[in-house]
Amino acid sequence: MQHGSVAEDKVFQALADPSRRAIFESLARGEAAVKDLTVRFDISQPAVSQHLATLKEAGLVNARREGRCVYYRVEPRGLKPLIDWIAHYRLFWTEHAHRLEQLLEKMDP
Amino acid sequence: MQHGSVAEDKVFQALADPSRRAIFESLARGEAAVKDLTVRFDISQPAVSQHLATLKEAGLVNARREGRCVYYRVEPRGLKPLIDWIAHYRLFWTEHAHRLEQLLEKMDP
DNA sequence: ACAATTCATAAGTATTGACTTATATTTCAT
DNA sequence: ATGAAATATAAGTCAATACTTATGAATTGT
Repeated sequence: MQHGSVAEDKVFQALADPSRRAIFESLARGEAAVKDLTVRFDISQPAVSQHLATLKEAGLVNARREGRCVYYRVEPRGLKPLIDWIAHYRLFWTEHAHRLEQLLEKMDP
Repeated sequence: MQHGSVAEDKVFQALADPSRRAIFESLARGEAAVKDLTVRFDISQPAVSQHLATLKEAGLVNARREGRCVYYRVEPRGLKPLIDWIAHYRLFWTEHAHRLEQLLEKMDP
């Protein structure tokens, strides 16, 4: 049986959690330190750190230390496994009246 | 705090499990009955049915009864929440040397 | 009617996972 | 040097989940 890659597994699992997706989306609007994210979300600082560790392990974010703060930012290449996985089912999008143009409209503003 | 939709949650969570992704991928290669999938994977029939129920609840597959068999097939529109979510981060793909062409190459063979 | 096939559901279990509080580590300010 | 600030890690808890076996329900063939 053909299984997906480990990277694929990690990305899917990391993005499965709504809190983690929210953190990722927050970082997508700009770099942020852990303390900033802790303020934005109603979870404890350790919870934020753990989510960030999971996202980092999945290759979705990077960390940059600056003094006492650690700034996290989105790693664009991290979404590649997800893009690749979806691209694998492109046939369904062209064969079922879900035109590629619909996607392009979103991907190329 | 801006949260994603319920559909988005369900799709991400449904695809987070490797076994469930494998079942989805199997169905992507063609319609199949539960018994077929039970043969293909090393899990019990109830486990397969439960995974299919989760995929169906997430809108990723459809079921069609024919006699004693229930044939499942991929519902192409089911991937829309995932596509939309990724499209939301298109900026990262254009701003960081991950050209749109790379995606198109995969999406439009 | 009866038995076999196919699938779903119920119930139980064991693991994973998302949080918490507590604490250690690093860095900066005074 | 001492203390405050920022983060990571450890340890524990509770809920979600991915399986199992057992059983019920629907369909078909004889």
